[in-house]
Amino acid sequence: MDIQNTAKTRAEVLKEFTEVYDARFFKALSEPVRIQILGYLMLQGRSDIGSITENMPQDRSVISRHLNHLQEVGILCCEKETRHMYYHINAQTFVDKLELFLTLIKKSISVCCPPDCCSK
Amino acid sequence: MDIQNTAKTRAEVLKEFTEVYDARFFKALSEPVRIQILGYLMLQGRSDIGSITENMPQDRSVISRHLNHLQEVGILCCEKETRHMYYHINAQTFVDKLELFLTLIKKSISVCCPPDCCSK
DNA sequence: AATATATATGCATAAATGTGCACACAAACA
DNA sequence: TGTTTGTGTGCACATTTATGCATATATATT
Repeated sequence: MDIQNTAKTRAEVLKEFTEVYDARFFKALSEPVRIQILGYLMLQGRSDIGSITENMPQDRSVISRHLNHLQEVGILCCEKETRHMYYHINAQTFVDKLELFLTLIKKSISVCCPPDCCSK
Repeated sequence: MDIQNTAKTRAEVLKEFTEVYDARFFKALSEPVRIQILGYLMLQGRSDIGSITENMPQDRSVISRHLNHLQEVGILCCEKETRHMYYHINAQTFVDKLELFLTLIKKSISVCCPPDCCSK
């Protein structure tokens, strides 16, 4: 029963992993400019597009699109106030997504990888 | 002292975050084909390039490069055995990197973001 | 030694993505 | 109402990245 169950578990865990996986989420985190924006929001907290752009070499439209991307994948959220668009880190969703991914990775790895496999 | 210390902490945490951040790591995770390869290794465990390629539509050379990318950022490791190159998940490094990133994100967020900021 | 097998790499090409300009739109202000 | 301010979007362009073919290299097999 062991091999059979293990194989089943692997397939099930992989299925869950595949369903949860969102390429755009990691794509959002793979762009240095977007990480700089994230860093700015960590330092300054809730800010509007103009303030963020003042601290970046890129064009306002570029920053606007990056912010939109980060919002679409749940890393930021935004509220329109008068004529300003304020962005801030969506802490709950951001951390939840990372933790879920990490949990599934750990589950998957525990059934497929021997410990101390890469000793060097 | 509170504001002063908080500001200092933010800058320090951000510095650590920036130093640790590796765009190539997240770029590796942002490509669906690489995730499929990762999924295959989760299911099958240690495999050589030929076996992996048999289960993917892409050319052998493409898979080879993806595997190399995943290895360079610490997600996989490889050993040459006879004339086969075997790859497997570098569980320790992979999980460590994700956990470190998550820890730094949590630290940063805790000093910049109000709880329940995105209620919707 | 000649051949077959497994992988790596140079190269060209196609697709995806980042960038900035010009302009549209919407809201505040005079 | 006309003007200023803040942001979104269409477009063209440059860069990056993924892809596959052809070929090189290295190892096993005969």
